[in-house]
Amino acid sequence: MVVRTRFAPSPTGFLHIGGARTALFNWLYAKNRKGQFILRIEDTDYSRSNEESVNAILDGMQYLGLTWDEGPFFQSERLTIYRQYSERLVDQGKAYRCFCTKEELDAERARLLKEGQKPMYNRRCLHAPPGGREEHVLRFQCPDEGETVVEDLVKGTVRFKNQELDDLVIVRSDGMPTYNFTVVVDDALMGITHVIRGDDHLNNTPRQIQIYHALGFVPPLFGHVPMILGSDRARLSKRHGALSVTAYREAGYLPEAMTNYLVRLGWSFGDQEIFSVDELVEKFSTDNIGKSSGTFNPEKLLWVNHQHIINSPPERIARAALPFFQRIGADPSKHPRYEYAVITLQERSKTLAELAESGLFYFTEEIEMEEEGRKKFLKADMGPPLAYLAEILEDLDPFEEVGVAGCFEKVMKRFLMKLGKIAQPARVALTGKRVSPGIYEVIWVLGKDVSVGRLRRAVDLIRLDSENL
RNA sequence: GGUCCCAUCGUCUAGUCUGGCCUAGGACAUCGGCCUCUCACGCCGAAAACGGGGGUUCGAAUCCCCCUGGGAUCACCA
Repeated sequence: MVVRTRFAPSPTGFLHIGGARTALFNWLYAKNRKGQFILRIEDTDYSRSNEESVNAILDGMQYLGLTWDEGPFFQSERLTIYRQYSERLVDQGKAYRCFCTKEELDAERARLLKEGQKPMYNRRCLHAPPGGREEHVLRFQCPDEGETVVEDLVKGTVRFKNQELDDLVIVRSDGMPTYNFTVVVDDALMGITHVIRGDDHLNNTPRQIQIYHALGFVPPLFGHVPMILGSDRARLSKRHGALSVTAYREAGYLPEAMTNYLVRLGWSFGDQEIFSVDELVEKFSTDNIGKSSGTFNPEKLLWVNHQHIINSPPERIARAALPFFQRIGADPSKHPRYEYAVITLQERSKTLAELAESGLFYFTEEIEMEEEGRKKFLKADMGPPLAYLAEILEDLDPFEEVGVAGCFEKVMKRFLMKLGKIAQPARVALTGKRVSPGIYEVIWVLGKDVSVGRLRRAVDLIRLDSENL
């Protein structure tokens, strides 16, 4: 059997963390089983849907690399199909017109609630519809005996008594079909074999199964994955940090790190924490999806991103980091040793934004000098050693990292200094900061001219300072 | 409130199905230390959990029941 899964968001906002994870699970399952993944936009709620959201969702999926094999399909373009099926249900006596007004329904609901009963539709229009009214909805007539069983891929067997379910609206008074109806028609018609979605849908599943049966369709397999909660155990919201996946792209998170973290939140493979996308595809299964809800932990996501930055080939990181450099006014793309610079930055950068920030000194003409670093390390006695370092670096040929180390040896020997004593001032002179990659590699990446120039500028600075005293 | 789901370190989790190998393992974060030209990486170590109560059993984190707690859902939203 060819597996077909889908992601069916409603376009009422951007692609958020929870939706992305649902999409990811479906995508992984399809890929793992060599099946197809379908994208469908559920935009039957006209008043809440908008095109901007559609684009935002597509954008988020592209960032994560969740490619779809079919679609996107839009429910708003399939209205005649739904009409066909809803009319069939009416003809077969499985759905009926309901003329109750919203006010009547609300009042009835309030009355039942007040009397401590459950608010279910009383089927007035099934038995004795009020005459003289035009406006109506269509209700699906639920069986009121027996039970509907969901054999869930993650939750196991879940039973619902049919008498707990009331007759739900499948077509609104304006003729628009509702979610529980369209989702069934589409999943059936699109040949979806596995529906993996948030467990907030578990309660809808028995009614959907009934609609499948009423329509003569075979229900797919369902897998209801636990939701992601925020740090306060409440449903994830803006308060818990960025929600949109593209916000993480802007912040410098690698898509493979996002997918790694997201899938690992609720799914596990022994003790393994770091997975490539290919590994995920290979190892993913609904068997080891956890049953309990998880809490979104931005700090672990940051660590996962860090791991992926460290483990990626430098050329990949170099390419991914380029926009982040450009954003802060540098263009390292033409720099002969850009990739080598990236290597020196990888293990100390948790995000691409951070990487660009801390590597900016490699690619700017003028470096900004940290006041504290200058005060602490560029003192009068450092003038001669730095001047000497500049001098021997200038004579170094070939200009290679080992040779650079040798130059430091010479300075240490001549001035009887430990490496720490000379390295820190050199670091400030060359990078403007007290924190940087290893000093030899910094010098090598910077090249002879820039290194010597910056060292001499620092020497001048020191002289100026001492003259002013 | 009804219905449904869930319950192992602060967090993500392994172990639960197929009881004994669990004095409960890993990871993030935290705290100590090592390495060291700074920062990081890396390494070593510490602290940290089976929600409670009953059963079943020679033996329960694991099976059963109750309680408690958390979550979801009860729309002419999806």
